[in-house]
Amino acid sequence: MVTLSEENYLKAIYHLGNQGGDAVSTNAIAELIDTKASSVTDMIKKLAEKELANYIKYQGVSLTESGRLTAKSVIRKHRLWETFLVNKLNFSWHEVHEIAEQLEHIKSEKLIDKLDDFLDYPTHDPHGDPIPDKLGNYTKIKSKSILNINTGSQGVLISVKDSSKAFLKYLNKNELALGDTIKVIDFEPFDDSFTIETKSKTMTISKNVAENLYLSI
Amino acid sequence: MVTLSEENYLKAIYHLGNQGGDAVSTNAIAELIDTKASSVTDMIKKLAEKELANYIKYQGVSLTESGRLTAKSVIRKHRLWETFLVNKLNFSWHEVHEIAEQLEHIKSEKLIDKLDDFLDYPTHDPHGDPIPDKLGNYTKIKSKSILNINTGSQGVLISVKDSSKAFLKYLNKNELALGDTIKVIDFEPFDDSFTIETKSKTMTISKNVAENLYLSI
DNA sequence: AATATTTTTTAGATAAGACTAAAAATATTT
DNA sequence: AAATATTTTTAGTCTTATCTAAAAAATATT
Repeated sequence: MVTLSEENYLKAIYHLGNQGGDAVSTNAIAELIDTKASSVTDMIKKLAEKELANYIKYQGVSLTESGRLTAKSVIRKHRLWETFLVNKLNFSWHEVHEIAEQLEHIKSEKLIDKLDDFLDYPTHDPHGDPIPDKLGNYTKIKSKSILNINTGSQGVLISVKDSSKAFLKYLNKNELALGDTIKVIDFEPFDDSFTIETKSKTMTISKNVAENLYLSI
Repeated sequence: MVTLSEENYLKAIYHLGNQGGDAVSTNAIAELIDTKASSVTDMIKKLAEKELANYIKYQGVSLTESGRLTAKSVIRKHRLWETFLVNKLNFSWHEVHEIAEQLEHIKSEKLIDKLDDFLDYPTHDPHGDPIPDKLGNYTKIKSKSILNINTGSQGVLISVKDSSKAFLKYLNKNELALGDTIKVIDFEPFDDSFTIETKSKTMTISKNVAENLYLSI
């Protein structure tokens, strides 16, 4: 039995460690989940005890195969619930994260299977992130941040890296949504801003925004 | 902020104490939620501290208005989620209780409002129990246990008192469902059994079953 | 009314998960 | 390479919710 807290740590290690494979530092985990490093050390020991993580003192943690599967299962639940909230309950994409953080810990295999079916087996959540299947497999659509796209090229906005409320609200305000076709018109070296063109308008975005928008390639 | 555990105690007191109004004994709570009496005493003190319950040593607990509202809000969530699981995810009514026990503690007012809307403002859950509205109000359909219905009378099965898996499975096996019209044909004093008639068949039920079936009157 | 039984409370302990402060190990500077 | 700074771990404390065992109060029985 994996506790709620353990699930959150597994998720953090997975996200920080390049799918859980690379070793992650204690401090990085502490910062991500907003706790103290000493609490992280305690929990890491417990995860290692349960063979969910590999841990060598002073050298960071990585996930075992079992830990990785558990992490992916939690992420699967999180993304399915977000999809439910947006597609069925008409939440806006910036409102769903906190609620999904709670729902992802509900324990029932059958519930998730049925939810998956109810939603018609979605492959991506409302932020464009891939939803792992029952076995933990998923396919990431090939994409590049606008930061790394040549002027003159275009693509479909398929995901956003930053899923914070502030950023999603910015996108809503500026009528940018997943699925939009975006063309990169110009790059201004002075302030690293980009000019982009959508069906409806042309606008300038900061470097900060550009690096968080991923276009299909 | 009310914790998950506190919510469970409030629910227990509400159910045991005639809508939370009557004083409830420590032992009764302990038995219902499967803990020790000493744990109950501890928690009751905390609830009284938070002005969710009225407590006088050795004389049981009752809920304050605030405690009662919180209890009803948890019950509302529980029953809405059960309705969701059965009506939207196609769960059978005997499978949903444990899952709803978890879902009822998810904290988001907006989520419940939207769920309520998505389900078309149901007034009763899959077991026939009334769903309180946002303000805690609900209307109980007038009903009587088959135990107290005269031979020859009939009514619609509107709720079941026992919601245990075993009992619900028994009803499934015998094709008895909410909404069925049932006529009480005969009572056998020797073993307190009843003969009942539905559209499709005539059958005999034990006293134990009869007291758990409620017909509209 | 006195005794026995049951119920409830108190006192003290435990486990999970977090914290602070100090010690130990590793990294970075000079 | 020594000194300094940063990161990580340890040791000890706190809170929440539980438990056991014993004491106190209420109820039941003779």
